[in-house]
Amino acid sequence: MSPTPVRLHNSLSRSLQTLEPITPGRVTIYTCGSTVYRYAHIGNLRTYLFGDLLRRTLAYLGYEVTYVKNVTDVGHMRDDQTDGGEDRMIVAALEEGKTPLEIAEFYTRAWLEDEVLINIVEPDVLPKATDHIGEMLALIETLVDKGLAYEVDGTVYFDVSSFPAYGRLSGQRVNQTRAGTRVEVETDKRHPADFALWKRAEPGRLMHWPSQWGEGFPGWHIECSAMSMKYLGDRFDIHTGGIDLKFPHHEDEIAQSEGATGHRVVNIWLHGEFLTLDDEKMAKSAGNIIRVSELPEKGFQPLDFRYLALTAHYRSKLDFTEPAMQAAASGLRRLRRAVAAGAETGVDLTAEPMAGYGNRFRDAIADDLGIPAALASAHAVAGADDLTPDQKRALLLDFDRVLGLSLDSPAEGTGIPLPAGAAELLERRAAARAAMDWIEADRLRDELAGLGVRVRDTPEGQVATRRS
RNA sequence: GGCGACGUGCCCGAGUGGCCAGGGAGCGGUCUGCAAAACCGCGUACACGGGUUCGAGUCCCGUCGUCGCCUCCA
Repeated sequence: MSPTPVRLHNSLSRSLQTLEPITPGRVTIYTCGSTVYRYAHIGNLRTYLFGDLLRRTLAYLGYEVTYVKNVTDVGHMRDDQTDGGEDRMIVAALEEGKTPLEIAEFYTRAWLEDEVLINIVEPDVLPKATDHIGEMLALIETLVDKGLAYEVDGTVYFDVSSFPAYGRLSGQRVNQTRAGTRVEVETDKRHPADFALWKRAEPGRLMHWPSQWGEGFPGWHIECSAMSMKYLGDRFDIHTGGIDLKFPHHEDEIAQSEGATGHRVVNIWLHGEFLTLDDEKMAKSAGNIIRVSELPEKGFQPLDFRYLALTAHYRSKLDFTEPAMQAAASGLRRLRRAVAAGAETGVDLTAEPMAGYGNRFRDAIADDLGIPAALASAHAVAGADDLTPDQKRALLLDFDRVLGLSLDSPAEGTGIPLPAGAAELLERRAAARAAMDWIEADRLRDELAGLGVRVRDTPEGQVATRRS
């Protein structure tokens, strides 16, 4: 069966277009990953969630997906400085004698652990920048040979004027931007918009590598050109990243890759919008970051956050608030209850009325990743009056291949042990209920509530769940 | 200064000219010892001002407001 056609919003053309894979039936995707010298926060994670939803959607629709997500582990620390607001933890680690690579490994692990908590499927390839210095140097050499880059005193710059298409992605015109408003202009450049492919390592620089231009380290953008083409070839289907990477990062990446190959490399560029907190971008510098691992202490499960992210389209900003998270947690619980109410049976999803619901879901995700609409279709299933509980379960678990909400896990209180003493109170309450001593039963329920345990009475008896 | 996005009901958020999100919260009801859950029902929107059209939340112009990028930010 051939894959379902998908429409996506290409940042390059600023319009929806139908995905036409370079190799029919196969899709190659590259996502700009995290910088691993600090913890990833839920704003960062929203973007990786978007990439996860993209690859899950394409796989669901019948494509064979190759997904590459890189790790930016080229650090720019020096052993004699802490300027520029370097993370205190970085400074402390350096003082302890840790190497930049060890620090990067620590934060890489933390990032990937957070991704696991929100059911992000690991990529097929997770390349690290520091493992690809050779590929970067080869690419830079090609650019120099082609006359698209020039070297000044150990630093190599890309010559923007040699690449007419520069600015096509971002709409920026080179002579209108405010280069050097904050950072002092590097006067070696021929043009302020020229950007570094390779930088000379000054004394004190901790990470540096030998090159034909002397000891140095790569510019930020070249790593993605080198790694994406190494693993996906010099023509691949989709490149994703956060909206903030559009300029200059992706603009520069296009200039490098297309300059070196002489042809288009990426067919579709996809950019995800920000997660905000009080309508402000979540960023370390703004001091408003939240990590996935901090959600439980706020009374939420990590997957509540995944649900929240699914309620907004990837090209829309999403504001993270307490009430929004409460709503997300409630919505997720509703879907899980619907799944739990059904049993595992051989439901034929291609038969009506299941196929109708399946088509609605499929149409939603195939239309520029309409996950919010797809989520609505999941709720339509949960509340449908023409489906049996078993059919609902089968449909929702099928949808969950894309949604990734672990809908088959217990509806609440997931694996959280009950506090000490709760078991005894529950036993006493069961006895009170058997004796129809309602006053004592209600008193014990209040007492349990004081311990953070909620009790529900069902035909099968009491069900205790942990929730504040 | 340049580039870009956005303003939808109590909240979050879909909306691709005519019909429609969805979730949460609230209110009323059914059911259950009570509560919870589930189910049924109810309400409140398209920032503002013009325009195009038989018809505008959706298209065009303007105003106001918010946010992002131009800083090795997702």
